[in-house]
Amino acid sequence: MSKLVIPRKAVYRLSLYHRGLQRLKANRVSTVSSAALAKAAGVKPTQLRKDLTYFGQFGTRGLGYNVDALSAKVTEVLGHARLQPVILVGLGHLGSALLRYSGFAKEGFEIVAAFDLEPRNPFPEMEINCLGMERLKDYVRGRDIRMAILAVPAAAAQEVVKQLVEAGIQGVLNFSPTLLQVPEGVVVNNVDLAIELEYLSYFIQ
Amino acid sequence: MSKLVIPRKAVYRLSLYHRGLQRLKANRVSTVSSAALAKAAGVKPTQLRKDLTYFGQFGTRGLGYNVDALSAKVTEVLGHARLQPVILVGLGHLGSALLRYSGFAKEGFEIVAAFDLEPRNPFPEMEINCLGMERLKDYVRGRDIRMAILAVPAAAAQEVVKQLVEAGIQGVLNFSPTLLQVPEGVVVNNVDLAIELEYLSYFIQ
DNA sequence: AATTGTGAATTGATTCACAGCT
DNA sequence: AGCTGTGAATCAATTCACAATT
Repeated sequence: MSKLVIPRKAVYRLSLYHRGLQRLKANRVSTVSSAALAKAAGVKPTQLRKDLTYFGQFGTRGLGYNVDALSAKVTEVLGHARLQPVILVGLGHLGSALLRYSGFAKEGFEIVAAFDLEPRNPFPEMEINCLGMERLKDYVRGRDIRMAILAVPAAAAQEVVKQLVEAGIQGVLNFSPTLLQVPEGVVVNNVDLAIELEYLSYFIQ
Repeated sequence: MSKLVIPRKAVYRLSLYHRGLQRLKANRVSTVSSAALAKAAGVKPTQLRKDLTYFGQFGTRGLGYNVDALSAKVTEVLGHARLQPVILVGLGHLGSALLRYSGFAKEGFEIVAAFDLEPRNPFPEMEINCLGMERLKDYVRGRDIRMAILAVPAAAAQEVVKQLVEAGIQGVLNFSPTLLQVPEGVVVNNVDLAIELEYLSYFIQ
């Protein structure tokens, strides 16, 4: 099966549609128009329809889309029918907050363990595995974990990502304001909070 | 003075260049080439040069850019020569973490107060003003604060943003997974953590 | 009548290729 | 010789306009 080419930005929006579809499913809505779903995602109807054409045709003209069918297809395209395990590295303020953030679970991700140099479990009520960095490699290798959330200080980020890659991690969601060097085949997605704030500030002058 | 048109994405990168320039300044580097600065920001040299042309010419051919001069200009274009005051709304896990996140300060933003329904100060050591929502309007109006970081539960986000707008806030950095309705002239920048993770996961199949 | 699907047109962003300075 | 500045070319994403289908 050859991977279809879906524009990067369309992939991003697919996640938004996915979220909208889940909500519709929960509310037992069986059919939705491109106009309605697009509105929920904050995009134009034509854009949604165009986005869907990158991997097929799912609607009924005059009627709209079957929520269950479209939802299943989007889930498949996004490639996480199953719950995806993720590890978190760095248990400072931000890392701790991310660990307790329920939004990841809602989208089908589970933080299965957290790592830090000083791995005391800050939330005994949470039954999360808080481990030392020295156990990272074994843990990741043994469980075929592919994704990591990185929330360590900027100065440590490059060294830690090296360890992650050696352990077999293929995707890193990086919260440290650092440009990470990674080998071919490893994907990094940066979330740079200060830059987002600066970007915002530009548009309110 | 008419505002120049700078492509959205170029503005985002400008913040990255700004960060790189600050570091160079701190290290007493007086001159930098587009190649070096672009590398630090993770972009191509031509892209950096093109980005700069949107608001002028600052380099010396054969030599490079004067760090101080370019830094001053980028600061001016980004529009925050002064420290920008920001308020934070929502003191749950994520909000608390953001409050203590030092990265904002490094880029010239100061969180001057935090608001919540139950405003006990979670960090007495921090000398931050933690106030009840009922005091939001007076606080913001009295100090000409324009930006807010929103980290409240999704269910509350729309109601809270309404209050922010009434108080005079013009820019919102929104961490709740919600599409906010705001009037013309108010800018929202969404940071959707779960979607970022999902986006990442797509590229590691 | 309503709504999808999609080529064509448009808009936006990036990269190239090289002229122009120091 | 080295590096910037930029028009032209390319590539990517969005929107339009409307035919096709139920």
